[in-house]
This record gives sequence, structure tokens and C-alpha cells, in this order.
Amino acid sequence: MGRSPCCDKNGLKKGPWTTEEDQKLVDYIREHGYGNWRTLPKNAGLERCGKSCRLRWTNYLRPDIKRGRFSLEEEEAIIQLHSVLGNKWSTIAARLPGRTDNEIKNYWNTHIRKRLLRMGIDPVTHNPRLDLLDLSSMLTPSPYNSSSQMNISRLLGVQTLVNPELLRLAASLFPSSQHRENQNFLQKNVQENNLHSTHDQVTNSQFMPPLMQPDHQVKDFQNCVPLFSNDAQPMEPQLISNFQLNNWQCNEMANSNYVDLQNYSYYRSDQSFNIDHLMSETSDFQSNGSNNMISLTNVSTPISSPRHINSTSTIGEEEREGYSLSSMMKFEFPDNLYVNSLM
DNA sequence: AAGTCTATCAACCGCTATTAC
DNA sequence: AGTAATAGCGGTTGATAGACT
Repeated sequence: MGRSPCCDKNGLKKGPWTTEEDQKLVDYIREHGYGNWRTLPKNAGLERCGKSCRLRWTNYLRPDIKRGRFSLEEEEAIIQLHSVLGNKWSTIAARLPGRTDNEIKNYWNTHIRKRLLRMGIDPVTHNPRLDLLDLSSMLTPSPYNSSSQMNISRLLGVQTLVNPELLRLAASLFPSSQHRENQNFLQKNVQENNLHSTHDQVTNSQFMPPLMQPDHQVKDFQNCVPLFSNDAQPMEPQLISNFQLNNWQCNEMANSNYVDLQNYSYYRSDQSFNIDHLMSETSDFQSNGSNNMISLTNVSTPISSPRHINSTSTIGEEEREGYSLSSMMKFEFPDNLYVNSLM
């Protein structure tokens, strides 16, 4: 046991490698291989420790290293693998040809991790943060939804509201075996939903995530989820749970993307109640009189053109960011419909 | 134009696991 | 079996480029 003494020796160079050093290392390894990193630097004429040489070779000089931006497929693979393996960068790298553990680790820390945080997803557990959208309640069992499969089904049932990108991401984020069914189910349906993705992205390209204003104190309607429509027909689940309503102005109707809240019953805890009851609890709730609507349209986004999610091309960070976020939620909350404790 | 801030990523540090003796 | 050397891994740092003011 114990640390390698080679790096502690005086006189050995540290810091960035020069092109001459790189060439010496490459030439030596091409001719002799890299069997013994301890003796390699001396034999190659390098004033470096073996550890530094190994790192330089494995992380930069190796001929099979793929440089450049990560593709969407690679990014998805990293997220998926990380959800299972955690910070086992070398194991993850082994499944991504041409990518090094160091590169993946850097990419995770500087890109993916931040993006997941912004999207309200815990980068460690890969679960949605519970103080955000009630996606979590749809993905975990509850007294009202006895199986997680059912919850995923509910999620998939709102494919007019949630596009395949969300489903794809969700499929990538189930880390444990207890969600394996959901993973398979989601991934299957992601493929099916991709059939609609082009249309969805055209018709929904203007959507962006809910406005997040964490500091507003408003009345709480935690766990408000529609149960049944008034005509007792199976109802499409609406992603309005865990939001707080305040001074909610309604938009014009006559649009298929609107949801008429009057048609639904809601529950909180054990009680079922309708929209009027819900409204009566918010004294400052305002409507335009007849239509209590969630607007699903008229939201601007920096992304103007649809892009197929399976594109293998790499895309710019800002563009990728805009795409991912804008496609996450396909409905708008009015400016005065606030979400608490976000981010 | 200059100063400051931020993001990125190559490289290092320190630890554990494995191997050699 | 015990010890030291070596390889490899994951966390962290720091130099640098680009963005911003």
C-alpha cells in the first residue's frame, strides 16, 4: 500500500505539457508500448513522473480519443449510466468509446449537473426535486395511484402536454430497480411518442417552462390533482398539482390546448372538491368571469425551429439548453400563477 | 480599452486496489 | 502473510479564454 513516490521527487516537471513532451511520449509509446509507467519517462527522455505521463496519455494523447462536443446520444448515455453507476467515471467512460473518464467527469460537472439542477432534478439521486412540479407524485405510488406503472401511464397519457423529450429524460432518470418497469415502459413509449415529435415540436416550439418566482407568498394547493371529469369519463391528468394559485388571470378560450378546470374534480388529502371549492379558498383568485383556463399557448422561446431529438449532430450549449428547457413543459402558467420553493 | 467575472478543462492530489516480492 | 511499489480512480485546483461591465 501507500502512495506512489514518483510524483514527490524533486526536479520533475509539472504543469501543462509542451508539444515536444507530447511528441516524445507518443513516439516512445508507439515504439515500446506503455508497460511500465515508472520507468517510461526516463526511457522516453521526459522530466515527468510516470503518473503524469500515464494521465497525459490516457486523457489526451491516446489515438482513439474522440475530441469535440458530446452528442445528444452521448449525453443521454452519461445521464443514464450515472443514474445507475453514480460517479464511477471510469466505468461510464468504458461504455462511451473515445471518451475519457476525466472528460466525462468534467462534462458532468460543468454541463449536465448544472442543467439538471436548473431543471429541478437532483443530479445525485436523479429524482425530481419534490419542491418542484408534481412529476414526482406521478412517478411514485400514492394512495390514489397504487402502482408507479400507473403513474407513468398517467404521465404518458398527457403526451399532448408533455413531449417525448420529457419522457426520454424521465426514462433516463430512474436509477433503481424499483423503477425498472417504469424505465422500460417509458423508453418504449418514448419511441412511440417520437413518431409525433416533429409535429409536437412544431406546434409546441413556443413553449417554455413555468415561470419560477419562489419568493411569492400565495395560498397553497399542494397535491391538487384532477380525479374525474363531471361526465365521469376517464380524464386526462393535468400537471397542475403542487402549484399555488394566486390572482390567476385567465386567458381567452376557444383553443384545443386549453384545459377547462370547471370540468374536473380535485382532491387534497382525502377530500375531493371541484374548482369552485378550490377557488373559494383563494380570495384573491380572479377570472375573466366564465373561463377558468390554463393557457397552453402563446409562450415565447428562443428556439424557433424544431429539431429532431435523435439528431446525432452536436449542438451549441445555449441552443441545447434552450431546446431542452423549452420542450420540458408544454403549458404555460400565467405570470401570476406562482410556484414556490423552486430552484 | 481595461478590469472583472465566469466557464472550461487539463493536470494534479490523495486515496484505494492490485500486484510483486 | 506482510510490505512496498504501482496502477487507477475520483475529487479538486488553477490557468486560461471568453463574456460581460
